[in-house]
Amino acid sequence: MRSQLARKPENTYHHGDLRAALIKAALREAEQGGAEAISIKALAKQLGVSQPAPYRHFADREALLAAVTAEAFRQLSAIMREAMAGTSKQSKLSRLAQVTLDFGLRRNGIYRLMFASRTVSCAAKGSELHEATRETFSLVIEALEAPAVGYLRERQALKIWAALHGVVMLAEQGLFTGEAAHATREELVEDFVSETKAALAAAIKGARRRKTTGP
Amino acid sequence: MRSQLARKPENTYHHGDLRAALIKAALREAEQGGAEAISIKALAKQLGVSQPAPYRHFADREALLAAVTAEAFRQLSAIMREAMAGTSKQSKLSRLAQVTLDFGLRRNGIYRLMFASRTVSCAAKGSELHEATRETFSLVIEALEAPAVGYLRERQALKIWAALHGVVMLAEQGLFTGEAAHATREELVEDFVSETKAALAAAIKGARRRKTTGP
DNA sequence: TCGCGAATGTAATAGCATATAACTTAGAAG
DNA sequence: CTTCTAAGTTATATGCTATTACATTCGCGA
Repeated sequence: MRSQLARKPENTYHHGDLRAALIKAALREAEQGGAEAISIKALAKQLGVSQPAPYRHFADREALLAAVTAEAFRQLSAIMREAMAGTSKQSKLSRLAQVTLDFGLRRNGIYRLMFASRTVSCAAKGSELHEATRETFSLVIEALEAPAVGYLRERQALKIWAALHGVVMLAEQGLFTGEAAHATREELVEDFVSETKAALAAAIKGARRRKTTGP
Repeated sequence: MRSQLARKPENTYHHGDLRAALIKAALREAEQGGAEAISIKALAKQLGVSQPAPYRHFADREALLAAVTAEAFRQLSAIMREAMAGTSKQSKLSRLAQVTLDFGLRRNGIYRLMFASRTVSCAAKGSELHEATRETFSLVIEALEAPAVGYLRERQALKIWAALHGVVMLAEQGLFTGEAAHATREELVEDFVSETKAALAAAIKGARRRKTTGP
């Protein structure tokens, strides 16, 4: 099978890999305008196929959005993994946080697609999208570089994950341009990172003490 | 002018207050399905007017969404104000945070409308929507119950505001039902509230010291 | 290698939503 | 009472989703 990701060559009947091409093109469209910018009809035209062709690969628009969102999560995961693998003075968590912020701001529309829609929350357990989001979250846990002590790790991961979301969303909404412009997005993220580390250290120490001295 | 917020009475030509009725009805639609659930045509039908009638009051769909979003922010502001006015053992900030979380979860679709779309970030300075969002944010600052020392207050307000967003969004996406279910949304919010208070107290103390002893 | 079934693409079409244009009604202001 | 204007109506153009029925190609087994 020819791995053709651009337009269908003229004078051919089959595209080659329309499914992948649709996801790629949709991702590019969403880059600017978010989910609303994704139009089945427009994508088909871009790729040189008829309007109904995409429906051979996706049941409906929602299904396409789910696939695109899953791909976006995988890309974010890849970026996180790369950031954590690199060597720098900063901690893994700090690097993960900063690249996430960067992703959320640079790839604005994609980020909104990932979190703003209801697509994610409707993803069935075991679905491609569900797995992709779990993978991303597990990287956050990994970035904490903390031992598994009860659910302390997961709790702190949730907190930093939530905080990151919030900073990205506020930044996108221009809330950093008003009276609060003196705090940069990066500073806020570093604040959250520091607080997370402190809370994690304290919680683990507390848990160890309880374990050794009894409840 | 008759303040008529429901259907247009039959055998009349004018509705009475179609603009307000549209916003109210749109808000109700968005309650479940978010912005996508708002259809000009459907609203017109509900209110007993012709499809193009709404365009006398809103230039296009985006304009209606902006007005609806502004109204939603005003409602959130009202709820926050009420929560802060009440008397309870908890701090103002804690109460504000909890009602915000509650609003975000109970009025799911509205919340997504408020933050997930690009409507807010595109709001011109001075517009109804812009003013409504600034008002809400100023209540967050007020809830800190801290003196204005440089931009410390604004910075902490941004942080707790961002964190709240994050918790609501993750909760909506069902990220609290997996391995992290042992941390409730409310607990996480209280964590953030505590950390905010601590950071604020420390920062203000630090700023005072610098002021009295010189730089 | 032939042929057949499954996968993939096309043409035609139904249905719904946004938005505009041209016309009508009623309320208010002089 | 007339006239101007805000508000509503009918008709229509355009664009998107989605389905149905039909056409083409790929690949696999005989």
